Amino acid sequence: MPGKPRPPEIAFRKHDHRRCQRQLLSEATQLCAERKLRLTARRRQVLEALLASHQPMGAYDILAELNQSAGEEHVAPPIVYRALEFLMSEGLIHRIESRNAFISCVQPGHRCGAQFLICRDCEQVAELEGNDDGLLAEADNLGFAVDHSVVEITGVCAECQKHAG
Amino acid sequence: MPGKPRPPEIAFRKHDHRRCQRQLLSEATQLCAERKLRLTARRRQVLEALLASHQPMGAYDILAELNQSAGEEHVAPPIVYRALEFLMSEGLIHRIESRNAFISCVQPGHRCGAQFLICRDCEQVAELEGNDDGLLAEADNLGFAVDHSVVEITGVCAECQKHAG
DNA sequence: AGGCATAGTGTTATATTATAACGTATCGAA
DNA sequence: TTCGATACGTTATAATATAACACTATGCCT
Repeated sequence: MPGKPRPPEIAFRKHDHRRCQRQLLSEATQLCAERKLRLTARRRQVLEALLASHQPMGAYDILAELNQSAGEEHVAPPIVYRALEFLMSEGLIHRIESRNAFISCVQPGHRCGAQFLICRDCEQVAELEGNDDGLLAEADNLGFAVDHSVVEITGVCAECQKHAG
Repeated sequence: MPGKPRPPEIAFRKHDHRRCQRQLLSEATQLCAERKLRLTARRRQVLEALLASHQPMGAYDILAELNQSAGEEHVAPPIVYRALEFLMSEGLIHRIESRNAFISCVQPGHRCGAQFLICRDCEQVAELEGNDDGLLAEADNLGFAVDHSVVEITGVCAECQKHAG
């Protein structure tokens, strides 16, 4: 149903974040169990870093967090990138291409692409639910077999427009 | 008119490329004149590099081309990035975020975002005309003031599906 | 024309993001 | 318990992008 309005997810909405975080982590755990995949300590660490905010984080931000909480141990980039790759392949996180950043997914497990509204004032990112049906249908009409879609809309969110006057 | 089908542009179509190239360059020249902007030698060089193919090129690919054709002179990255920035701000080229690459625009001057179909087999990129109206309307409904939209759909084009199947 | 402000260019250095390559450890199945 | 596959750790380096500052060309005003 292409025309049906969908609610923006999470970031531009108030919610019980602690609870939300636990919820998503447990969904991820369950999903990996179902798929017979290993949500190892490393992968969980990286996912948790992303869940802690609903905001996008650069790979090196995540790296820094791991190294913070890690005491002596030194974590190097490939470790983070590998975990990110796994989490993306399972639809637990997304990459925000226009920011070179990563963000936890609000509908874990749907491996299809997502759509994002990115506020350039407050830097918050909202993930919209569902697909961009119109466009996907169009690609289909052209005989193009869609793999993955990236939709990132930058602008100013309602809240920041108010504050800006 | 959201539902109206639009033709894919250029890359997946046969066309007289030499002519197309001249045409786009002349449109760019005219557009800069109208806007009282300077399409300097450097900027033109970079635009020409992108027009020479309708394919995406990395900034360093362009840099390499300039250095090829430049004889002794050594061109450094900032020169290319500055020209790219100018060309993007005037809607003469686009950035393909998911590839860290740049591509000439087929509708020069429209500073709104474009949509791309990217074939992962043949690496060709087709720019669709018009806007992704449905999605932009949706953002608007949410009170989000859109600046710029990035739409990049990866998959396999009709041609490559034939050859593979 | 001369002088000035601005925009554009050139150059060096460096930041940021991402991956290659290779060895070691761990896990789960036979 | 051994084997194959998957994940991890480490070092080095590739690829992409920008900061900072000096110099040059251009357009504009008088």
